[in-house]
Amino acid sequence: MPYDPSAFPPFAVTVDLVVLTVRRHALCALAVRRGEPPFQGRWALPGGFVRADEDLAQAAARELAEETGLRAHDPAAPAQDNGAHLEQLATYGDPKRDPRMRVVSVAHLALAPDLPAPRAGGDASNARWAPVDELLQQGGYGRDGEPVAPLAFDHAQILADGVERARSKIEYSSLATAFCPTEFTVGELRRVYEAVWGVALDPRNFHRKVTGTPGFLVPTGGTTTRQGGRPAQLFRAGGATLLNPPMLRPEV
Amino acid sequence: MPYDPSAFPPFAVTVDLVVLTVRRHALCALAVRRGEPPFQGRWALPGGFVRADEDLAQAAARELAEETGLRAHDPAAPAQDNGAHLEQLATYGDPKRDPRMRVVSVAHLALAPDLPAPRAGGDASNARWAPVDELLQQGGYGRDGEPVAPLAFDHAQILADGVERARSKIEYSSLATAFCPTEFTVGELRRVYEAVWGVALDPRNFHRKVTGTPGFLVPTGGTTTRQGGRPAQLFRAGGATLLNPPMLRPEV
DNA sequence: AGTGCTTATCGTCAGGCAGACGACTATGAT
DNA sequence: ATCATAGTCGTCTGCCTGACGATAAGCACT
Repeated sequence: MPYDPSAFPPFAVTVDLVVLTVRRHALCALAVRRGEPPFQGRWALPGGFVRADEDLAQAAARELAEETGLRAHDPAAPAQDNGAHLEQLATYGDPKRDPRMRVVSVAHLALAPDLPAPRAGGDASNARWAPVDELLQQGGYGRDGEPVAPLAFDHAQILADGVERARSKIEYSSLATAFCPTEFTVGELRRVYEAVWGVALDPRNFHRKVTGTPGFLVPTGGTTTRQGGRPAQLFRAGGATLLNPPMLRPEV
Repeated sequence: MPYDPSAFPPFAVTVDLVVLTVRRHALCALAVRRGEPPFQGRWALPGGFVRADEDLAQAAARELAEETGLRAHDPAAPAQDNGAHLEQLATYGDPKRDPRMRVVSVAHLALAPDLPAPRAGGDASNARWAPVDELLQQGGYGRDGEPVAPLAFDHAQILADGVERARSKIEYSSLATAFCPTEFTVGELRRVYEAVWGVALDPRNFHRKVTGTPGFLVPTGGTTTRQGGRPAQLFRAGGATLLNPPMLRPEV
């Protein structure tokens, strides 16, 4: 059949971001409050339209920078540049997911170290880091006792998918270091795993495992006592991206 | 800012399919010959526009049925219904990936047992199963000595991503059974792993591993000699989807 | 200075699993 | 009958993990 521009329906394409970080021993996601209908006043994932001349990854990186100020870590870049990890997550295109029109959203997953307070267009009250447990619980009450409204659109599903991706990916990759500052201790890395998985890990076995995996951690020579207790060695992320054998998430 | 329908550029949204199967000990993908420009006469992945009222998964299932006659396996369905496995792979949206217009393609991955010859609109010469090695080699020569033109658009990248997804996913899931008929032997399943990974596996250790993993295989009671040699027990895929501990892909 | 608390780090031991590989079994082909 | 082919069961060894004891080195008290 010949090419016919009227043969396909027009879509709007957006990128939505699941930006995760670890704060106060809890896995948190960036949420923004919607200023207009639909879902006005509800919390949602940050995102926006893909521009006419933009690649999907570029659009996601632009949105990430606008919301958090983070540069995206170029996946091809070999060295640690302290940018956030950014990868495509999945695409959501239910015809009814946006009541206004047909929107296909390409969700991306970003992992970032603990950041200062977020800013969404300079208005702090419209953006916050919220524990993912709180964002995902349906019809419950938050820690402040206020009722929790579910996220706008299908963003609860997107967030759940992003969290699951992060939980599984730190098993077999060095991605957990994306939650840490440039230099970090073994204990800090362990607390990342504990927060993301929601479990307690044995400090001794964890130490043996991560220091024994070639290319995972590179000692910087320095030490720190910022966690209290005995001074701990500082490490930087090594070049390895795949962990073989993987970290094992405890059963049940 | 208020809602402005003119604030976003229109996109065309397509689904492209990476349909994999194992034929004659080789991992093969379904390719169709393009009948019109651009890339007229070149091989490409099957795919098409998403319709106005269709979900992405529905569109992918429809395209799969049109090209192969296969029903998609509902991911929520508990029992084996002999449908093909279908899952979303990734989304490709480079502004220049289609010279005609701005197209975002949501690629899907389908895994199917060995099928009779494909049919694309009834014309067999326009669709074929080709070994993925052949489709992915650049500027070489196929097994018949003819020069191999690379796949149309960015389909080589999409195919490579799909193959990599399949290779890694059969490690930690029971997905390799999707390449097998309803009833199959341990040796047939092993040949699937060998074809997808391109390695030789020890039959004895493989047998111990798959029969020892709870929920992976369910014996049907029957036996077959269709592979020659001693009769082999027939199995059906068990309910387990995640293998823990995983199958290990041999190093190097 | 000493005591106690905290975190980091090293070591030991037993159990489980994977790779290497020997041995035996049950068919069809010659 | 003999051979070739594939399937199935065992054994052994080394590695990794989970459980957990023991020691080290800071800080905050008194």
